Amino acid sequence: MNRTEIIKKIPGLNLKTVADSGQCFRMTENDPGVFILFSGAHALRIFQKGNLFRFECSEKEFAGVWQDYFDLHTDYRKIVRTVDPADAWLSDAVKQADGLRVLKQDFFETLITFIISQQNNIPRIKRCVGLLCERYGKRKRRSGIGEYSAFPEVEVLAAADEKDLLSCNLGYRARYVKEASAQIEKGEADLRALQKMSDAEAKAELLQLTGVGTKVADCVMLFALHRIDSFPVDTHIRQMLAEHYPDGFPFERYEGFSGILQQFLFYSEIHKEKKPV
DNA sequence: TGACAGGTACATG
DNA sequence: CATGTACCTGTC
Repeated sequence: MNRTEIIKKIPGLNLKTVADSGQCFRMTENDPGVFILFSGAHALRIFQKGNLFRFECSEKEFAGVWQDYFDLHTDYRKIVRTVDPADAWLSDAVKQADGLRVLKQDFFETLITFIISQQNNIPRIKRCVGLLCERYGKRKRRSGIGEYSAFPEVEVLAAADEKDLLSCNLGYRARYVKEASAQIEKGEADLRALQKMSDAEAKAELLQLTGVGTKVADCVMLFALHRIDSFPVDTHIRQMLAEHYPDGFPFERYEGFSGILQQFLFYSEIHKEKKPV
């Protein structure tokens, strides 16, 4: 169980901002600057001090999993520079959410967690997802982290008893979780197939799944398929757009990556109280 | 107490 | 296609 440690200097990554961004539900700061996160069956402990990161994993795992997960190939500073300086609202959001990235998360986990997210708040979503993993996920162990539960397999959730699922406090979403899992198991919205589709085709495919509407589909598109032109509109974003972009958000200016700006805007919305108006 | 939380399914005009 | 309502659960 010898794990190498990877030391990297990464400008433009702030793990705390990522952890508090609401796009992932299994990433926590255990001690100051020390983060533990899970994605699918993977687990990782990372240390951050300024621009310096220590990933507790092998070179192979870093290259095979986490480099993509954190989207380290994309230069976010370049995206930030495209922001219209005259757009004070967006400029401020981008400044406030400095170090935020759009993760490339596990497809099935993203689908299920965002089905759970509907009409729900972040602390409760995290609790539900945690319960789901404990109840249905494989037990695993990793040095530095200890025992943990992987995200449940498709077949397990598809076969789960709906009453059992309810014990994870899913409420009416339990049925959605089970049915969507069963659909995935049958080969609907197959990941490999989705990856070959256009944005519109992939989204249409996702919308076939029970419990998946426009908003959840856009989240899966953005956070799992990395279709960064997907711009999920939830109640926060809707209100923000109405208030600050009464004539419409300038999607044309940010075509091809507007979803990344959505994340900055969303972050600034859910951390509003700390933000000067 | 009732509205609301990162919506969606389902039923109507 | 636009609008309306019920829905688990927890919190303020």
